[in-house]
Amino acid sequence: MQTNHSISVDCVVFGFDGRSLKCLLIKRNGQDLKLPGSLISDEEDIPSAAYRVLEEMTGLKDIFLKELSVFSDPSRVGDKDLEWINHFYGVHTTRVVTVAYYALVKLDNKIMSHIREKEAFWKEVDSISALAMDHKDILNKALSMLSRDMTHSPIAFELLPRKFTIRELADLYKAVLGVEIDNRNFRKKIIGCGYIVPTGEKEKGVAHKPAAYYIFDKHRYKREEKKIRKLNFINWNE
Amino acid sequence: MQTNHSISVDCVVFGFDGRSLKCLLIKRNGQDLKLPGSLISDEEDIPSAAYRVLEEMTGLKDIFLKELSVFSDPSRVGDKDLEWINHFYGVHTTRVVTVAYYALVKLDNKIMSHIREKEAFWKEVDSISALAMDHKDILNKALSMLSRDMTHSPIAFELLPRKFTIRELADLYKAVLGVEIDNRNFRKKIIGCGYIVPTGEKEKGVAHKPAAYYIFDKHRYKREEKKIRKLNFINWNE
DNA sequence: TTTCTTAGCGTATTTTTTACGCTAAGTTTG
DNA sequence: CAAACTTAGCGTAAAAAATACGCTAAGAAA
Repeated sequence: MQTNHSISVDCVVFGFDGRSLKCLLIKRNGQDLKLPGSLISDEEDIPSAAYRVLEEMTGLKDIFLKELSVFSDPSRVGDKDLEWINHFYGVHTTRVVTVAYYALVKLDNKIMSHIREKEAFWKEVDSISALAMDHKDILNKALSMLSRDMTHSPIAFELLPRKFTIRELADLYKAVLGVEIDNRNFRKKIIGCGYIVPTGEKEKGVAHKPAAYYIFDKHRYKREEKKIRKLNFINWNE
Repeated sequence: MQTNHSISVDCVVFGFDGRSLKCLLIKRNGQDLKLPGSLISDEEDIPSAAYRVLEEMTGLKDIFLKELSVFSDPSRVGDKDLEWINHFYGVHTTRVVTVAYYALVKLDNKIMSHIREKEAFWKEVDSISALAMDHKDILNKALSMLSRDMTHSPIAFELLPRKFTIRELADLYKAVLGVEIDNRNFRKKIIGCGYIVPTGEKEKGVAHKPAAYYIFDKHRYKREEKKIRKLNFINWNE
């Protein structure tokens, strides 16, 4: 029953630069691309291991993190990768089961410079063709889960700066979901929800009418959430 | 880094008897109540282990199964439980990380008699107060995930007989989501969706006007699903 | 000064949801 | 055997939400 196996975490870290969705990758041995991850250690639960990896990579502690699923195909880690893991961590493992997470971060200067110090970099999601082990599968699953979650809960704001314009929000949805958005109706929906509030500030130095900055008011959202008990609750096409 | 740990699966198996939501439990040592589960074995991936447990418990191979999440608190299994596990499986584990799943089954005669042969039984979900280890947490998470999933995808039919009445479907939603349902509007919604089709048969021996039986047409659902690309895609209150 | 781009308001139409009246078809009760 | 009771199932009107799209405004660039 008992194998000489290990448990690891792998994190799909998403970022948005205003144009396209990015994913944080690591170059191992200056060659293979992989997701940031780590074996878990004794006395550490798995979410903690994921936060540890994220803090190491980004310098940030307070990051949106959600479990994707477990990847456990006995052959998911090939002999070569296994060798690397055993060498790198100083273990004697024959099988690694990984718990995959996805994380959302705001691409500010702090994180950009922190990442440069690691062997990590941002890569446009659409341009990622192959990754080590089953990390491409993990990325794909993360992408579909992100799309789903962004339509059902207000997590888009985890990818945007604290102050954002409605256009930036729409661009994010267009990039992630690949949908067309009518500027005017989208605006109505956003303003109407009651918890995305204007800061009073405006864009500067743009080659068009400057847009107003908004922030997502978490507390108001919680309040609204409680109020709304949608009766027409069933929607099987989402 | 490397612990003498094991990986297990635990399954929250839900059933619906027309009145309330039930969960399959096992009496261990004729005392403690726990969820059905097992350590995973070599060469077995984790979903396969879950299906193995389910087949053993229910005799069924084709069961709706979905991963919930991983439970990995280093102290989630107490000393006594650990002792039991080591004895039962003949291992020497110091830590068990479990991958939890929830499963949906139709409560027909076949499954009812199969379960009687095991040390298992159905218990009304609302009446379950305490379970071994962190199994109550797992059950709670399964319940909230079930509610979520039942509103977003047509999985209710996994809990109902192949032929069901619209009232039975509504009763299931009332039991799981705890909502009030207007019979007439619910009916309109169900009929209108296009993939819940009447069989032509009717209820017999009920003390009121007999209702028509319907079946869920999976193929039509898939077709509809493709057609519908909801533009008003954002709904953060679900 | 004209052109270009996006911001942002408004309005009319269509679709969806909700509320609720009413008849139908059976069983149970007196 | 009729009256009472229960759920089935159709319909209609009002309210709310989503959609389509016209139009002006504010700035930079040409």
